[in-house]
Amino acid sequence: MNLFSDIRALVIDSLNAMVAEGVLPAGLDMSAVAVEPPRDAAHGDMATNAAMVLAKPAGLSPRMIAETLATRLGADPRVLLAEVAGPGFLNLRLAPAMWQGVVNAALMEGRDFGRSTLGKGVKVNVEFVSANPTGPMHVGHVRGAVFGDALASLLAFSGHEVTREYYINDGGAQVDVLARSAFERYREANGLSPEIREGLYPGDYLIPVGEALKEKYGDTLLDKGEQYWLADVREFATAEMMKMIRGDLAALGVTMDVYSSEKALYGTGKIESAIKALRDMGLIYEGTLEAPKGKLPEDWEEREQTLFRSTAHGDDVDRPVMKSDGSWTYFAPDIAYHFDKVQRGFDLLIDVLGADHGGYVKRLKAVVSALSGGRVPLEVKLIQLVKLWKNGEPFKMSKRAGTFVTLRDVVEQAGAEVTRFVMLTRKNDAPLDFDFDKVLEQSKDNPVFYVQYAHARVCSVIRRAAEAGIAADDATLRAADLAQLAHEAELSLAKKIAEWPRLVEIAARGQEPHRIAFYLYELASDLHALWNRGNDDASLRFVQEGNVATSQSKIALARAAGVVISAGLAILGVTPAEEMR
RNA sequence: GGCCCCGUAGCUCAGGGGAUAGAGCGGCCGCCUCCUAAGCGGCAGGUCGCAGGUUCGAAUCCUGCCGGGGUCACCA
Repeated sequence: MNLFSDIRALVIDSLNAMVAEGVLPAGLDMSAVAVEPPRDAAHGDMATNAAMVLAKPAGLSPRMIAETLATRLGADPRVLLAEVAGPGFLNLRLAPAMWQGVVNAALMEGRDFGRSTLGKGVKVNVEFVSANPTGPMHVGHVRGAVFGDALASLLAFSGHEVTREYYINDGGAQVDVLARSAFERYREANGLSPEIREGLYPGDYLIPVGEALKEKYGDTLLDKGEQYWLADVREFATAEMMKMIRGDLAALGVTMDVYSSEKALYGTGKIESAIKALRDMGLIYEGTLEAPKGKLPEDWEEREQTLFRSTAHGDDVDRPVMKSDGSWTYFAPDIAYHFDKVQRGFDLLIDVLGADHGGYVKRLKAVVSALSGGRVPLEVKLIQLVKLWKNGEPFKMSKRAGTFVTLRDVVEQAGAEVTRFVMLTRKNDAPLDFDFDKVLEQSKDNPVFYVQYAHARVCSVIRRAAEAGIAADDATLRAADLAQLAHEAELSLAKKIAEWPRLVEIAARGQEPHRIAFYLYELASDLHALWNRGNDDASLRFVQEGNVATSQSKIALARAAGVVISAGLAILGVTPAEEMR
């Protein structure tokens, strides 16, 4: 149930009736007609811009349209009052029964309240994390992982068919480095001293890999040349790293549906056929690129390369797909990978990338545009950096100094759920401060705590009711008589609850899971406010000793708020708290 | 130099065509014989970076500047 879309439908019906009556001309475009909560509650419950939007195309004064519309809307039993205001706004005040209905709907639909069919029939692929399989995940990956996962949940909640996907970069030189690093640990496991040369991965996490290699190969590789063992060790170590990464993701509460391998694109003709598809469109050619303006790379030299004409699809310059030695650039398998995603029938591709990949966006969009014939949009969500704080100071990370923070460190110190919520309290393209002290603080400075506290209070009310002998299970609350839920303070909370389905749609359309977090904070704030009103005015307490029916209507309201908090937290991947400790 | 992102209260940030621009923190003043004060209410604080343009209406869209960050061909 979405009260805003219901009322918008009523407005559109009324406008159509006015067209039928000849008050408005036929053929008006009504797509810009909106029904929204006004900024100022004094203006009513909902406002529509219909008169102002239609005035010009209809050739009528906004005032005249608004007044005729107001008369019509005012006749509907759902509308208490419709009045024209300002330049032609139409402010609506709805009957209390509408808000009571929202409370009941939240209880009836439970965690499905707010679920929509917005994305019905739309297959979406969300590719995120895609960390190189060369070591454990670090903080830099965490935000992208949390964002991608929450976005996927949000889209699923709005009716999309969602696939969560991880692209394993196991095809480049970095996995050779991994193999060599693991080999040194293998030598170490065999009692030799490892030579972790400059450029190899020094991390301890490869020690067990070295031991596992010894387990598998004994000492048989020790005297062999690299060409003998590299491929096997690479495959073994990569698999071990992916095991570790899956474990890291699981610790964060993230589960992928599909893992795709870059390496699997090589030697299978996939890259060649993707490039051929582009070549057939005349988008591949041999040529030289102009030197970039401004600071030149020191070793710049003009050379002929195989290029993708990405400028034909909105890019600034064409991009090389093949190195001068004839091997593919990183871009080539990426072309094949995105081609593969298009061929798997997705209607929308989303890539979640670090902000440092900003320069890569246009060429990816160009590829997808070309290879899907413009059918499949690619959205790239760039994730800005996370700045860590500890003891009031920025926490510097350095791989060399060994002070880089792993995902496990963060999860162990802050907890997976707190981490998830805090990472989602900022939009993806804004930098985020993550303060280890703050996120664990139990106060309203800490949004996770604040929202959890609100939910715990709802649970507390229900426990209290039980102690007072008042039935307050969901089945009872669904049948509660909500007619007495009429106080302005109570309806105000119900109105916030009514916004939830609309908010979910807006968040899903904009692919902005942070809106969920902000909404939950506001909802929690409204609940805390009502709770405190109970301090001054005993009649506003949820539990009214000795008055079962009244208590149940008030508890139903609280429970409805709790249900929405649960639903919202579920999208963010956070479990609601039953009580605070 | 090109491209991308950002610029809103002292600080950290929401809002991204609609009415008098919001929240938290910080500052000041209040609220517990009462469901968790881990909370709530109020006050103070703004030329929404600047200048044009589009529009009935611009913090929001467009253009150009200014400031900050990112990124820029045989790395992935």
